[in-house]
Amino acid sequence: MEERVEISAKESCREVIEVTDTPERSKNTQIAASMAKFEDSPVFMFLNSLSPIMPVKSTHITQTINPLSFASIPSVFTSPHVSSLRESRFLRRHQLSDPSKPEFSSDDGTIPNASMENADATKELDEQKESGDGGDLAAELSHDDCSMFVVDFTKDYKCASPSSNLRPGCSLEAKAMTDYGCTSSALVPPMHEPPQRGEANTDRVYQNRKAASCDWEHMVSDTSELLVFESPNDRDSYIKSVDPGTSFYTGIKSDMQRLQVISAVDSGGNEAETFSTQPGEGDVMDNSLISGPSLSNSDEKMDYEQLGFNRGMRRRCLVFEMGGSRRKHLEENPVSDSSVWLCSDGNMTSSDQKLVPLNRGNESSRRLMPGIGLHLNALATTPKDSKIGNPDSSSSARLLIGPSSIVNLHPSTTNQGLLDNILPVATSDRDGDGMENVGDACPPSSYAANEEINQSSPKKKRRRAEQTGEGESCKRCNCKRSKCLKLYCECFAAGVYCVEPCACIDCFNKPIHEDTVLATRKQIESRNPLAFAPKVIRGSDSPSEIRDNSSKTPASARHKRGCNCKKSGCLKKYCECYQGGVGCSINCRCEGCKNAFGRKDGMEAEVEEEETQSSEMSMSDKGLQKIVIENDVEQNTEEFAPPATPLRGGRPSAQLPVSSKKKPPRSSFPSIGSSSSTSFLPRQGFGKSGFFPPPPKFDSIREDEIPDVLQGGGGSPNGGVQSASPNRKRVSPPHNAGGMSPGPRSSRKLILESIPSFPSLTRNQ
DNA sequence: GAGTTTGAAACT
DNA sequence: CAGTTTCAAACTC
Repeated sequence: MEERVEISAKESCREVIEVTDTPERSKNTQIAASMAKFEDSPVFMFLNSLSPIMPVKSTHITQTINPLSFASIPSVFTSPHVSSLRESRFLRRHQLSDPSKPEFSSDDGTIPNASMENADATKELDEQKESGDGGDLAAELSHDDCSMFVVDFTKDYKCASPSSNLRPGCSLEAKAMTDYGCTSSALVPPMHEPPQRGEANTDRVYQNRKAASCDWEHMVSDTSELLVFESPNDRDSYIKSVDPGTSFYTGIKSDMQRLQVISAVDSGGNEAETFSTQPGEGDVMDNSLISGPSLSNSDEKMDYEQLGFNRGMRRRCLVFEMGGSRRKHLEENPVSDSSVWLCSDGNMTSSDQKLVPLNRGNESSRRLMPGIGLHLNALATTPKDSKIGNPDSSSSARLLIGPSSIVNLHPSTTNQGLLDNILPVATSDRDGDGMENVGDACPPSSYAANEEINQSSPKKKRRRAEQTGEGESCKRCNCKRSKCLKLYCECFAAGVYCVEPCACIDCFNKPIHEDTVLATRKQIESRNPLAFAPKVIRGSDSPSEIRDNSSKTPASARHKRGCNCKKSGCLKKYCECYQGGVGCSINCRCEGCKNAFGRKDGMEAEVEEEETQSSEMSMSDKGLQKIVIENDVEQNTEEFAPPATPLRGGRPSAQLPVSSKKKPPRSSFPSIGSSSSTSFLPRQGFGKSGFFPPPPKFDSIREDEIPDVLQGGGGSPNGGVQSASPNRKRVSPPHNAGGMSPGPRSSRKLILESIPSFPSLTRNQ
């Protein structure tokens, strides 16, 4: 036994040493030879003394990792970031970016080849980075209860050329943040930890951390594939196991500082995000990450295309933390930052821009910004156009972290389905409206968005948007008296800042008023924790989850609170149920309900099929919410077109039986379906009658996916506290946690344990 | 595009 | 907690 161990150790040693130049390590003869040499060497002895090395399986780990096998994933997300996230819930709007214009690129403009395709390579890179950056990050993680490292497979790292920007003097941490945080976010440092480094850019570093933390979620999402390293040893072994031929391991050690990170976010062939620090630039994050435009070059463009943009994959993120940090930064440095925001079209926008752009798939930059905190509602609007069927939509995914927050997921590649299912997010809507955003939301660089301008012709803009079909994807409000700080405001309600296309007057729902917005939001949430929660919940098929009549039908999706329609017969968009594309339920107090999606009395047309998807969400007692992202292949497929809107993406509800083609006369329907292909067409019911309800406007989320908190009142009479009347606030405490029965599902689930979105519910962290 | 209707949100 | 007011979207003309 002992001998065996020794041999293993030797083997390990050999691997470490040879890793660089001899990928082939399987040969016994070589082993024997090398062993003989090393056995007596001091180095060997030293290595041998290092107990943890467990070479035995190391070599194959990489290849064999099965995402599914990580049952313990949840533990990974201990929600180190909770606090920060909490604040960041309010999202900045994303903007679409033109896929053709890469926002981020490496300095040299090169992009890893086939980055998307090669998940393994990505892994290796990640690993290497981790190992290289090592210490600090690991330590930090441990401190934060992040005991595990998560590797985002979707991301590719690229070894920077000598020209890489990282300054040698930069601390590893800073580098790590830069590298990981923004792009690939393999490691997430504690967000709450204030900058301690003496470096001039500590702030930025800190911000980067935030960003990184956000990415943390990204990582999760990305994949369906996660690697969790419990200990450094594991990582090491993993590294060793990685293809030795790559020589990364050694390369990293030797040239760690040169690493330039390129994250091919969508490793699966999805768009890749690449971003790198700019040469010689100390502040990597703000400038390089956010201002993608400067980075772009022809090469990049090509790369992006190669990476999968062509496929239409795109990702969108809400800029949250970054937004906040950025905002601060802007405030501090209005001038310098002014041009930072990128429009989807690649134009720079003034700092004042309401939205933080960066939605387009190509926009890796968004990734930089943590998507957490995006309110589901934000996604709600559906894009209209959505280039349906556009693969793009799939590329980005968002995780719901809490009732109100969402984590952006990077599509990982292979699991587009997951992404699609999970969060079709804004992507598609962006597409649709993305175009719009590009124009509207992202004014030319010279243009500074301002209210005055916005106010100029609110309706006009809106109409235009609607007519163009772009509109819904992006929330646009027309508030005149609420200052966009009340739920009356769609933007605010959706958790996004107002943008240029908004026609609001005296708007405070802008990044520059972030504090006010957050405060107001908190206030509202204090009143009604579910105020910002998705209004529509898609019922689960699981028998155990059927709670009321409405849920029994295929159209199990339902409005959380129910409507109170008196005159519209629930046949107009005045009705939130109808608007949300769901049938009325017992929760509704409507009169003369004729909801095409399903009447309160149970006459509802059966519209949806939700069987395939599954997702669960559980909350911890302390309010931590675990989000389960389910990667459901089926959804990805035709049946479920990715939700057009960002929110939608998040919400599978997109599955509403609406066909994009059958949109109501008013394009205003947000369209989930629009973005998607006809796949949304109902299989039953409407199809017969020829009536297709409009796509849901509201964000919907699968019931499973919803935090228990939200579900509490939800459509289940049985379940938690339910408000008797629509007017009642549903504040029911989480119940049933863990009670959800997943039911048979083919999909893979990721459970993200994250920050509680509702302050009131949040206790720890 | 102006005006009306509607029902959610907010307020009392 | 019911009733009322406010609000902005949805809708109509």
